[in-house]
Amino acid sequence: MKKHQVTIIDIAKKLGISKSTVSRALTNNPNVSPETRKAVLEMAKSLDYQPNMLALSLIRNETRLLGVIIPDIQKPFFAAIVSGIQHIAGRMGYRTIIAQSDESPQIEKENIQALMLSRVDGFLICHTRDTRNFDHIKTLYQKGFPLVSFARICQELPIPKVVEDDFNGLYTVTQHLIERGYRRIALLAGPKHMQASKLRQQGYMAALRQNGIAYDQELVEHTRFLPDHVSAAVDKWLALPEPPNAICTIYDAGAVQVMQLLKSRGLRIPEDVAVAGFGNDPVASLVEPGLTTFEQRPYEIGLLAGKHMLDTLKKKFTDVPPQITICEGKLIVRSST
Amino acid sequence: MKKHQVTIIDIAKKLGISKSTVSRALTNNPNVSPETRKAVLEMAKSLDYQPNMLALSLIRNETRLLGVIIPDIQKPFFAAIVSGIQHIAGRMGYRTIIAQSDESPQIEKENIQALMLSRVDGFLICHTRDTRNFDHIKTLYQKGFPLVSFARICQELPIPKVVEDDFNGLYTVTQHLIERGYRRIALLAGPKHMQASKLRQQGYMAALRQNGIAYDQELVEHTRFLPDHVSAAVDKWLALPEPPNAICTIYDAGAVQVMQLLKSRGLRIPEDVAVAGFGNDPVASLVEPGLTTFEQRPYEIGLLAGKHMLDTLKKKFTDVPPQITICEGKLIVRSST
DNA sequence: TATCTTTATGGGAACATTCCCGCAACCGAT
DNA sequence: ATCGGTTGCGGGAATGTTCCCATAAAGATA
Repeated sequence: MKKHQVTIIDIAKKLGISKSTVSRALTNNPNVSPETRKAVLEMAKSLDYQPNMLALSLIRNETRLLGVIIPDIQKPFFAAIVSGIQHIAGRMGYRTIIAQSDESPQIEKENIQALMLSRVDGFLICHTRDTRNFDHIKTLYQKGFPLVSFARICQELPIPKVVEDDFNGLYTVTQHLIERGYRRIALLAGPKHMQASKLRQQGYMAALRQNGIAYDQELVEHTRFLPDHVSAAVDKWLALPEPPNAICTIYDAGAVQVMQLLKSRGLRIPEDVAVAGFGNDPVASLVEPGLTTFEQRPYEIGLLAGKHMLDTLKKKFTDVPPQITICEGKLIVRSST
Repeated sequence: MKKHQVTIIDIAKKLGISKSTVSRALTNNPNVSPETRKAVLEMAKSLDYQPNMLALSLIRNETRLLGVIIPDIQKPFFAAIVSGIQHIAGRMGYRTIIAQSDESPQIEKENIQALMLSRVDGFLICHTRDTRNFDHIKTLYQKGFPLVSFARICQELPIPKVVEDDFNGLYTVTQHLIERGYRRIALLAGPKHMQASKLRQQGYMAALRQNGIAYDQELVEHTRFLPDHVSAAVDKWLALPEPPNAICTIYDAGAVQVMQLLKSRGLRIPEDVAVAGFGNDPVASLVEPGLTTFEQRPYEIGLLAGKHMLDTLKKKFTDVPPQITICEGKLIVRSST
């Protein structure tokens, strides 16, 4: 049973003064006599007064709440990003409401709608793997909501974006495989329309080109990050007349699955086939052999995205053209290559 | 730049009617003529009216926001719980604000304070491993906030609690080890004051007792879930005149670390030492050999905790006898035993 | 026709807070 | 003694919404 919350009017009545004076005393307004202030503060303490932020939010039209839209909090990558966002936002007095889209563009849209009604002060958004229509984001933009796009970004709007080191990541991984002597390198990519997937593939292709290795379309397979797609790709590659002797993927979970598939067929890693991933997920160091991968630092991505949001809210960068921030990573060599 | 939000007064002015009528039309109040309702609805649509929930929250003294206090969203266990809470709460129109304590009792306290000011409708709380003083929770309870305690629970209050199958989990794991012929079984436990740790240890001891195996205090080590504590424990055990031939832990991450330590000393698992965990974390199936463990279903814990909270919120004035709900699990046998 | 009920609407209070404005009282200076 | 300025405080508006009450017109019953 929730009790009546103590208000400044209660304090005012008890002391026989007006609510204006109580408000002044509580907000450190100079126009209050020291004695009155002391009395108010003591009364507030003894009644256990808690200011009602709702009333304040209504007046200021500001909730100090941030909406964070992610596909799935159970993926370590997103959990780390959320953690970064929360830590930097919390320091500035902002709370975050997390909403999961479960990789459904429809739910993504509904969540944004709901958070808009909750009057969050801004949105930090990572789209589903299938989001192709950005009308709901454009609506937010037109309404003037501060927006930050991260990881799976919306390119169609001039808003701050924070992404992984996509191109460089797969360029470096591929370069590393080539240096280790692998020549027939397959790539497990993501959805074709996804910017991150495109860039990673471009990094892969750039490394091949630079080393005079012909691009073989048969060695590149696109997935929607689903297990079935991965095994289909591996099946296809191993059935080729000249199968790959190295497989790199644009996400670690895929690489881990590739390793399991290869092992179940009795192939040795890296002697028969080398495997490399992208992300340096916690699993990468736990599987055997350890997975060579490109480290991305999702916690830092969260920090950067949060920083952009706070800057926007402070109106620091109103006229600065919104830029794309790349969160740099580095190659982590383990025994899978 | 954020624009002026359209209000019911704007609609009223445009149509030359009162805000009361607009409100009625929008809330499906029967006392509005069909023509007026139609006009209001159309005007609302054309002006892109969004109701201001802040004003409503102020009146109803209800935000439809839930506060979730967890130690660390990056732990898969907590991420899954959060996911469960969000899914069930979202279905009932509740949003959740997640706050991480980073295992600091002080931050836990501050977060609760902050969420109280944000006027959340209730709290779902999992304490830090070091929380021993529950005064901040008692304050919430006295103020009448609906509370649910999960995983690392507060026993000092008559509130709904959801926990893992602690006793039974370690009882089953230990029983399994004994059946496989292991007799000298060590236990890596948690902080002594933690209820979950106590119960799991009791399960372990019950299984030993039932099989006529003497309890050896040297084989039980308490940790604060920190890597250093784990290696110290393993060091101590291996230095014993008669070292254990099986090690079970009350958390999977500890078991994985134990496995790594054993392997680095050239010991084979399970031939030299068997290892078992608790939790069935994602890592359990990825390490080699696969980790035998007791499955706990954190997503279900989240669902149950959320359900308790929603029930409490629905029957605002009737106290439901607070019960402790055990989320049952089952043994998962892999090759580590 | 007179009275009673229904229907559609408007006006205001309420929620908790801040902020602007006005009004005394007091002080120092002319 | 009067003037201008400060100080401390109260009253009210404003934020956006719902809900209660009043009021008018319309319809129903005697």
